This record gives sequence, C-alpha cells and structure tokens, in this order.
Amino acid sequence: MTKIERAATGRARSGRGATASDKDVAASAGRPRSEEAHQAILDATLALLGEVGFSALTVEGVAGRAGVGKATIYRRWASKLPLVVDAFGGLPALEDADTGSLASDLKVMLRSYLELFNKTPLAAVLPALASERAHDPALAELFDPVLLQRRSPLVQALERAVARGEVSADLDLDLAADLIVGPIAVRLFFTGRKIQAKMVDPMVDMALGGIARPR
Amino acid sequence: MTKIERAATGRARSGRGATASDKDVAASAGRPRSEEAHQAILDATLALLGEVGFSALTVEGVAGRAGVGKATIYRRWASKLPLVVDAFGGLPALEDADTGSLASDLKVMLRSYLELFNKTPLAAVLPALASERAHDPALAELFDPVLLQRRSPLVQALERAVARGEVSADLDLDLAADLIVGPIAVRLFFTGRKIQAKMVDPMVDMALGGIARPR
Amino acid sequence: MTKIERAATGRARSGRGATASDKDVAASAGRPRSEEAHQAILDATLALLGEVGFSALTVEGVAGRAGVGKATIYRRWASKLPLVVDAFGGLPALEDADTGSLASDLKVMLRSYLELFNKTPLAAVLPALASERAHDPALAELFDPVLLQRRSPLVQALERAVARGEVSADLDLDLAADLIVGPIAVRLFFTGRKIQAKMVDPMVDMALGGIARPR
Amino acid sequence: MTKIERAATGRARSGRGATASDKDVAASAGRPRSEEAHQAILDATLALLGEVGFSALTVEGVAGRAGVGKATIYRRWASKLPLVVDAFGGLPALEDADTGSLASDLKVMLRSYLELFNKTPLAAVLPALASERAHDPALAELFDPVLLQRRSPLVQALERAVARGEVSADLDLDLAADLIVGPIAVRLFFTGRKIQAKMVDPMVDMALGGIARPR
DNA sequence: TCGTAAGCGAGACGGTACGTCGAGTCTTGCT
DNA sequence: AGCAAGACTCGACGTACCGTCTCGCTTACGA
Repeated sequence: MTKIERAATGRARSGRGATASDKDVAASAGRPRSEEAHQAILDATLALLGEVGFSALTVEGVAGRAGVGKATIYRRWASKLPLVVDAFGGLPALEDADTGSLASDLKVMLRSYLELFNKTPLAAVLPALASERAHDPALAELFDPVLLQRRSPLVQALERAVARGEVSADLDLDLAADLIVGPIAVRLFFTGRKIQAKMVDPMVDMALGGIARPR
Repeated sequence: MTKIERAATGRARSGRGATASDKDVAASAGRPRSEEAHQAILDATLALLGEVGFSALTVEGVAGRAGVGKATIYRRWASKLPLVVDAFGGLPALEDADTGSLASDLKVMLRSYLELFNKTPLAAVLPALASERAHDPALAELFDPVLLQRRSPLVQALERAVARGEVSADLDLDLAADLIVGPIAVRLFFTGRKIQAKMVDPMVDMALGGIARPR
Repeated sequence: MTKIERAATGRARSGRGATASDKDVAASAGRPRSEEAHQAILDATLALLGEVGFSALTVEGVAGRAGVGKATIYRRWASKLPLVVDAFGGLPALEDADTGSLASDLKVMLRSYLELFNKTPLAAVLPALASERAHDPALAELFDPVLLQRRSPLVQALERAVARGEVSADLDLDLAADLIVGPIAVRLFFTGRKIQAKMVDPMVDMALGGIARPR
Repeated sequence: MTKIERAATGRARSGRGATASDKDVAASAGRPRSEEAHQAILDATLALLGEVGFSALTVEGVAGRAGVGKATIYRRWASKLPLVVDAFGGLPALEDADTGSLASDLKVMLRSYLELFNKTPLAAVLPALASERAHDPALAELFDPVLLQRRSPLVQALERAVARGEVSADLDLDLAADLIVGPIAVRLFFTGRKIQAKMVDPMVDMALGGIARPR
C-alpha cells in the first residue's frame, strides 16, 4: 500500500512512463541494513582468512573482529560458506592486458595475478571453496558465476588471438584457458612454495608451444 | 609415521625369523594393536568421505561406523587430517602404461585415472587436503610425499619420451607434468560436472601440441 | 506512574475546563500517545500470560500480538516486569461483601475471588511477580501498593467485625487477613489442582474457629 | 541418578532389607558419571541462586562456577528448572520437634525453619519454582513430592496432637497444615521484610485459637 | 494552514544465553 | 597395554530475545 504509493512516486519522478526496470522496489519497512556493518564483516572475513585460514575461520570470530553481533551476519549469509564466497568475490580478479600478442598478454596477466596470491588470502580461499563445492550444490550455484567471471579476461585474450590468427579458429578456448592456468592451479593446491614470478614465462611458453618437440 | 608403526606391528606379528636384530624392539608389552581395527577405521573413513564429504567427516562418525572407540583412533592418528591422508594414501594411484608413445601412454593413464574419480572419494578428498595443507605444515609433510609418489608414473612416462627423443632433453619435466594434469585439476576443483573420458584425447593433444598455431 | 500518565492524557483529551491549573503541563508537543495501543498492549499481555505463562512471555510476543512496535512498549514500561504489574493491576480484585456476619462476608468474597482464578491469568501471574519481587526492589515498589489495595476489602470486613464485636478489638488484623487467605495462597502456589469452591467454607470456619479443640 | 538416589533412600527408609532384585543393573558401560561434578553443580546452583536469584540464574553461569562443561549439566538435567528442583531438594527441610504440646511443637519448628530462610536461598527459590510449576507439568511431577516430603513433619505433629486429644479427630489435617504455614507463605511471597522470629508465637496462637472471639 | 515535534509499525543493531554437537582427553571394566 | 563405551572440558554452532536505534509515516498542537 504504502509501498505502492512510494514506488509510484519514484516512477513519476523519473518520468519514464512504463520503465519495468524499477529495481528499488521491495523497499524498506523498518530500519535498513547497515552498509557499514556489511563491509566490516567482509573485511573481517578476509583478514581472518589470511590469518587463520578457512577451516579455522569461525563466524563468532568474524563477528568479534567486525564488532558486530552474530545475528547481523546470519541475517545476510546463511553460513560461513556463502559469506566466504562473497568476501572472495570482492577480491581483485585477473586484469585484462592487451599488448598485441597472446604470449605477452598472458605473461602480463599471470604475473600480476600471482602478485595477488601473495597479497590476499586468495590462495587460502580458493582450495577451501573448491573443496566444499563438491558436496554443496547451493554453494556451487553461488561460486560458479564468480569463478566464470574471474577468468573471463583470459578467454578474451584468447579470442583476440583467434581474431589475429595467432591461434587456430577451431581451438577449444575453454580447454585452452584451463591448460594455461593448470600449472598454477596444480602448484597452488599441492605445493607449499610460493609460485615464483619467473615461472610465468616457461609456463606460458610451454602451454603455447606444447610439450612435444616439433618434428 | 603411522605407516612405520603399521609395518613394525605387521612384521612383529608375522615373521619371527630375522627379527632379533630388528630395530623395532621395544616391542610389545601388553596387548598388541588390532590390525583389524586399523583397517576398519581406514575403510570407514573412505566410506564416509564418499558419503558426506570431508568437512562433514567426524572422528566420532568414523569410530561409530568402524565399531571402534574414539581413543583407538586417536592412539594411531593425531587428528582427522593425518587419518584422511592415510586413507587417501590407500587409494589407487596413477598406473603406469608403457605403450611406446608418449601421447598414448598419457591417454591410457589419464583415462584409467579418471575412472578412479568416479569410483572413489578421491575427488572429494584431494581439494580438501589441498585446502588444509596451506595452513598446516605438519600436514604438508605427510601429504607431499604421498602426492609425489602418486604422480611418479607420469614423470616416468615423460622420461621414457625423452629417451626416445619424442621430447626435447632440456624440457622441464616437472612443469610438463603439471601442464598435462592441469586441466583435469582445474575442472575437478572448479566444476561440478564429472570429467568425461572423451575429454582426455583433446587434453593430451593440446598439452603436447601447444595452443599456438605452429607458424 | 503509568497510571498517572494515562489519566493525564485522558483528561487532556476530554475536558478542557479546569485544566489551566493542572500540574501535568509540559504537556504535548507532537503526537500524543495512543490510548488504543496502550490498551492493546495490556490486553495482549494478559492473553499471553494466560496462554504461555510468565516466564515464556516475551516483549516481542506482546508487540506482535498487540500489533505494535516494540518501542511503543518500551516507551511506556521499562521492561516486562512493570508491564505485567500494570496488566495485573487491571485484573479484578477482591470484591467487598457486607452481609452482616464475618463468616459469611468472607465466604462470599473468597468464593467469588476463586472464580477469578479460573477466568484470568491471576494464578499464573501472582507467583511469578512474587518471585521477581525478591530480587528487584524497583518491582516491589510498584507491586506492593497494588497488592495492598487488592486485599483492602478483606481488612474492611475484619474492621466491621471488630465494630460488631465479633472479634476481639486487639486482634492483629493484618495477621488475621494473612491467616484467612493463607490456605488459598499455599494451595495456589504449591498445588496443581484448581481450588474448589466447596473448600471455602471449611477454610473460613477453621480460620475463624481455630485448629485446637476448645477445651 | 538422582532418581536412583531417591529410590535408594526410599528403600532404605522403608527398610525392606533383602531386595535382591536391584534395578540399578544396566550398570556401566564407559566412564561413570562424576559424583564430584554432580555435587559441584548443585553447590554452584545454590550459591548463584542466593546471589542473583532464580530468573538471573543461567546454566552457563552454573557451569562456569562449578568448573564444568555445559554438556555435563545437560547430561543430568534437561534444563535449569529440574536442576533447581534438585538443588532445592538438597536444602534442609522442616525439622520435627516433639515437645509434648502442639503449640510448642509448632513454635519450635517454625522458628527454626524461619532461620533457614535467612541462611539459604530458600526464599528466592520457592516462589520461582511455584511460578513455573503452573505451566510445566513435568516440573510439577518433580517438585510436588519434594514439597510433600518437606512438610511431613508438620503433619506428623498434628497427628500426634490428634492422638493426644489436643485437636478433634475429624480435623482436616492437610487444611490445618496449610492454615499454619499460610501466613508465612503470604508474607514470604508478598513482602520484602524478613519475617521476624517473634511473629511465630502470634501466628501459631491465632491459627490454633482462631480469629473469632470464642462466644 | 502549516511546520514541527513526538508518536507510530517495522525491523536491523550489538549483545547474551540458549541447547546441541564435535574435538580431543580420561576413566571404567574387560580381554 | 589395548579395547569399546561413554563421561569429561572446551568452544563454536545457529536461534531467540533483550533493549536500543533508525527508517519513513502519521497525527495533533500552536504559531
């Protein structure tokens, strides 16, 4: 009732006759959720992920660190998993680089991405979420689009290479993307050592040139 | 550690022949540990890993399923992590195949390995352990040798290919191995779909031939 | 306190006549408190007291039942205790009866009071408030005058009996009142059974005549 | 366990020596419950009842004070109510006194009982339990027998008085008992003042002699 | 007649306690 | 000394209310 009136007013104001796209519906009864608390929670989550890792992360700990009641967290996220997915989604992703050649695009992108692994809890979060994904379809639904979006610059670089004729037009781009990041994933998951920036060139070169000696 | 204990116990029980000189003296006062219980615990662990996944696996549950007291588990493993590592170590690994060509070696090996993912909790366990590894150096120490050993057939196949001249002698074999299994790892960790056997050929071909169109 | 406010508001709304001199000045800026909400809250409180009892009574529940925001309750009462005291104060009390003899006065009064126990949440509220009273002096201050007022018809009946010469002039009337209602209190607090109306006569007779056989 | 103790006591009292049929079989699998913890919990409960009262008593507080985990409390009592009933049952009760006359029996008994009100949390616990009793039949079942047993010395004193001819043989002893303790109950529940020892004599005298002036 | 100040329902806020669960340890009596 | 059973302390879980605090709104008064 009130809601309808308000929505109507809003629409009237924006003077866009039938604009179906009104997103701000549903609007508020009661006190609105605190954007401040929201951010404090995500920040605390990332901080603690970096400090104690995923499995030792407790909702209670996040609440304490964020200066927030537990209920305020549970009002927004059903459990620590979607919370971590959301926090993870806020971390920087692959940054596209368009240098004119596939090899150098990839090298620039991967090198700067590797830096993120050393600056953010990314390395701790990724395997943990991957692990939970398997047994929790609801998590998969949250997690997958985030992942997809994060690797899209990689696919774009490959598409540019196709356009340039650097790679064959009937290449399976998805598989190619997996091949490029594969070694990083393997070493991230199964190795303690930090992955060194100088590994990027051999990785990219081998992925592009292949293992087998060209006859 | 656990393996050593098991080996020692096993030896003590079975062969009395050469034993006097053995170093595993100290041996038994009191009742020896039950090999039966040991195996029941590992079996229950694998069964539950498959059913509920790693994060919902509880020591209490394992004890119940194995018909064993909790203390009997803690007497052998310090916590659920080394227990799972041990159980994981009991799963079948890559099986070497020597067919005369690198491509077909790899295809045979990967195809049969993919089958294991569908038959065992491997797919559930690997990412979970990888995730814990990061924040638990003690776990890394247990886990890494197991991993290394499991991929050794892959490296051997590559070494044979070097010997045959199929690949260049100065190839970084470790990196090559990562490149080959990379796409599988990526899809295992970040995808819900089971990896299909028919993906193996394109994967191996792309890894061997490279992404870039040979000029 | 609350009563004073209510009275003041009521007067302010209706009569404008004699008001200038009234002390309840300061009066209104802004919207006056809703008498409707006030009553809805008290009604909801009594209803819920009857349904779920005192300890399961929540302010949130009262607000919900009364169709009122929590703040509207806290604006009027500091907590659920004074609220319940107020609600309790609205329940009917002992009703004086002047029949000419102490015995029959008491029997009439107690009989009709017992009926209230079966029709109102009185039986649930009294022990609860008594229990809180002990550790909450502020509550005592609210509660005691209400109690005193409620039993005054009893004392008046006794005073009439003194005047008539039915009882000795130097009788401790307060103690006598306690003796009369004592058995009801004991049974109310420590017994599940409803107190039956037919118990009233023996109770009063025994209180008046005493336990000991007159020699 | 408490039940067992009570049953045991009962049996011992009824002195049926040879009950071979001991029901407490079932006996031990696993570690037996710690009698030490049991007592520590009851002690902590009584201490806290005295300090903060019933409604501010928390299970968490009891656990902390007793140096015990919460689960250890919940393993024995379903909630704080039965716990408090049990603790209450451990408090001293009316102590029988046989002086040869009803009046002096009662005066001695009540006087020493009043002392308990000042030394134990009795005064805080009784109204609280009475209040909860109403809406919790399970509690009533625990609470009633304890109450009954606690007032039995009073009934016994009355029975002796009947035997002696001090009171009429067809007196309703239960009602008489209620009349005697009635004033104490009323003042306990509805008055802040401690009940003074010197009130005992007038109370007993009025209960025995009656309110009405003997004609 | 209109501004303004308080009241209104709604519901989020930081907290505290709830009752449950599992971790890892300890204590039974038995083997 | 190992075994199954199960109680132990501890600490996190997710829920429910507490009493307080915005929200956007209504409502009456006094300028």
